[in-house]
Amino acid sequence: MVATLKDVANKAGVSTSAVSRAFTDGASVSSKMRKKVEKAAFELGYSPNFLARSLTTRRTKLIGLVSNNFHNPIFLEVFDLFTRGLQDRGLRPLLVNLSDETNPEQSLQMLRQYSVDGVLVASSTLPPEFSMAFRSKGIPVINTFGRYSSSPEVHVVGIDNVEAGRMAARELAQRNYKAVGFLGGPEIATSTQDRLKGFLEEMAKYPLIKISHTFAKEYSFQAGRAEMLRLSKGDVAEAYFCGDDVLSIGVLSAIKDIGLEVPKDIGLIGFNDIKMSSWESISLTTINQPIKQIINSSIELMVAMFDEPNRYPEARLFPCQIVERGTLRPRP
Amino acid sequence: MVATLKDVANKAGVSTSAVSRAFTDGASVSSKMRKKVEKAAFELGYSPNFLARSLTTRRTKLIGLVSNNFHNPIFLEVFDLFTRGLQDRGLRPLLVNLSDETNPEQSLQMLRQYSVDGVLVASSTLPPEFSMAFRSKGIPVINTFGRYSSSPEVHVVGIDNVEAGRMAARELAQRNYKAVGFLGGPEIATSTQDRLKGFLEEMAKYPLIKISHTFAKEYSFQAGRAEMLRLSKGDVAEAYFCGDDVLSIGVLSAIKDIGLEVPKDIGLIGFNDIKMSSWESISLTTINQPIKQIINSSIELMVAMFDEPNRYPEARLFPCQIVERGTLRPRP
DNA sequence: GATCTTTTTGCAACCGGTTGCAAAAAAATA
DNA sequence: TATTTTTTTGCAACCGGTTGCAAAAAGATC
Repeated sequence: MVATLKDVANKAGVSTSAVSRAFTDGASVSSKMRKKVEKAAFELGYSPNFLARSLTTRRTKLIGLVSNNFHNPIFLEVFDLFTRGLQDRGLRPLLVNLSDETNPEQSLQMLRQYSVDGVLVASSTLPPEFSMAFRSKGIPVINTFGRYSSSPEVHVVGIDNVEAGRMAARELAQRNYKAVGFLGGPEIATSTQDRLKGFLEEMAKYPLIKISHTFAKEYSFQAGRAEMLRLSKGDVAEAYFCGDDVLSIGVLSAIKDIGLEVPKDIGLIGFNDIKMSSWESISLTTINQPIKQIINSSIELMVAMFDEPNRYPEARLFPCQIVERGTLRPRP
Repeated sequence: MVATLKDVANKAGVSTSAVSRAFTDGASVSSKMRKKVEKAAFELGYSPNFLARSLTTRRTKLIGLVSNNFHNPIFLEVFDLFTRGLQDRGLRPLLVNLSDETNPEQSLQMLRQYSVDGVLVASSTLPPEFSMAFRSKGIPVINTFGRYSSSPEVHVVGIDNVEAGRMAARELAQRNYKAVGFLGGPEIATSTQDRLKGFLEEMAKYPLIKISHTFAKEYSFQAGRAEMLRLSKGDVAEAYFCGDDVLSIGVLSAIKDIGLEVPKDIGLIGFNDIKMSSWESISLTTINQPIKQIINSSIELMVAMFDEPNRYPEARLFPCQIVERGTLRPRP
C-alpha cells in the first residue's frame, strides 16, 4: 500500500542504503544521488517510517506528557505551551491522563513500551516516586511544577512555593491586615504544604497579626466557595491568601453572597494568574507563575538530557510576581 | 540495557517465537511454556516493544488527536474525556496542536510517519479538507464537533448546529423578546454559520421580532465584552443568543458595566454549558452540548473503523438541551 | 503398542528501516 | 598516466519483534 524504502530504491535503481542516506542529513551521499532518490521518493509519495527508524536509531522523538490535572484552566495553557514547544523541536507529545483510576505503574510500563525518549511530568501532586521510577529505568524525566527540595534525584522545573508563600505573607503584612488566613487547596499537594510553610514562616515575623489556615477539598470553584461559606460562620479574617485562582473565584462568590465587599471588608490574593483573573468582573489580585518560562525551560532541559542522560539533577526555579488588581486594599 | 525478546528466550531456553507467543493472547502456547516464559520475563523485567511489534502487526495503537482550540475551557474537558476514553481501550493519544503557525500538511505527514491507527480531529473550525486528507491516505479519521452536511466523505460526530440555532430562537421567541440578536464567534467557523442559519430560519416564523446579528473576533471573554460594548453604543436588542459561553461571560461583564441588569433589562443565552456557566456569580442560561456522548461515540466509531476501514461515512448527531439558569426572563 | 489427530514448538523469512565495513568511483597528487 | 587519497556506494547484518509452515510432541483411538 504505502511506499517503503525498498520501493524507492527499486524505482531509483539504487541500494536501500542509498535511499536511507538520502533521507538522513549529514550522511555521505553525493548530490546527484540525493536528487535521484528524492525524485523517486516524491513520485511514490514516500516518507520514512519513524517507528522502523527508531528501532535502530533508538530515538523515537516521542515524549510522554503526564498530567493528572485536567480540570484547572491553567492546564489548558500548560498543554498549549507544551505541545507547541515540543512540536517546534520535532518532538511529539504522547499524552497520559493520570486520573485517579489509572494506575501509575501501568503508565510507566506503557511509556516504556512505546520507547519514549523522555517524560515530562506536569503536576504538583504526583509523588516524586513516580518520576523517579522513570529515572531508575534510564528514561530522562523532568518534573514540571514539582517540589524541588524533596526529590533531589529528579530534575525539577517550577517555582519556589515556600518563597511564594512568604511573598503573599509579606504583601498582606505590608497592607496592614491584622488577621489573615491561608486558604489552600488539598493538603496532600506539596505545593500547598510549601506555600503554607512559607506563609507561616514569614508571618511569624509579625507577632501582632492573627493567623489561621484551612484547606479546600479540591481545586475548584465550588470547593473554594464552600470553604469560604463555612469560614463565614466563624471568625472571618481580614484577608486571605488563597492557593489557587479558581478557588479564589469561588471564594469571591461566597464573599459576595454573605454580603461583604472586596476589598473593602475583606482582602484576597490568589495564585496562578489564570486568564480569568484579569476579567473585569473578577479582577483578582494574584501571584503570577511564569509558566511560559517554566515550560520552555523544561523542554530545553529535556533536550539537553538526550545528549547527557546522566546529567546531575538540578532544580530550576523561576521567580513569581504579584499582579495587582482589585482584591487587596492599597498599601498605606 | 533493556531486556529483549531474545534475552528472555535465552534465559528460558526456548525459541523467540515461543516468547512472542507467550505475550500474545490467543496464540498457540501450552500453559507450561507460558509459565516458563513469564518467569524468565519477570526476572529480566521484560516487556515487549510496541513499536517493533507494530512493524509486523501494522497496528500501533497510536491515535492522532488533533485540535486547534487550546484556549476555550471546554477543551480541557474534551482532552480529559478523549485521553481517558482512549486509554480505557488501550489506545494512546498523540497530541497535535494545530495552531496558526503549524502547517496542516506537515501534521498530516508527521502522523503518517508515526503510523497512527487513526486520527481524531476535534475542531469545528478546521476545514473538511484537512480530515479528508487522512481519509484519502487510508487513515481512519473522525471529525468530532465537525459540520456534518458539508463533508459527507468523512465521519462526523457532534451536534446539529442549525437545529441548535433554531432551538435558541424558539426559546427567545417563547419568552416574548421582541428584538433579538445573534452574537456569534468568528464568522469563518462553520458552527457559527450553522447556528446563525438555524437562528434566522426559526426567527423568520416570527415576523414581529426584530433581528440582528454580529460576530466577535474570537472565542474569548475580551472579544465578547468588546463586541457588547460596541453594540451598546447603538440599538441594543432585548436578548442575545451568544455562540459560546466564554463569549457570553464577556458579554455579561459588558452589560454590567453599561449599567444594565440581566435578565431584567436584557436577556442572554449562551452555548456549550461550560463548568463556569453554573458558577453562582455567573449563572448563565445556556445550551448544553453532550460532549461526553460525543466523545465516547467518536472513539467507538474509530474503533469500529479498525475492522471496517471502508465503512460508509456517517454523521452521528446528538441533541442539545437548554439549561435554564438566570439570564433569561421566565416564560410567560 | 501402533496409528492417526491435534496441539505445541522452532526455523527462517519478514516488517521498514540503519550502519559498519570494504569495494568502487572520483578527485588529488606526483 | 600511474599512484595515492578521499568520497560515494552497496553488501549484509542488525534493530526487536511476528508469523506461515513443517517438524516434533502430546493426546486420542483402536
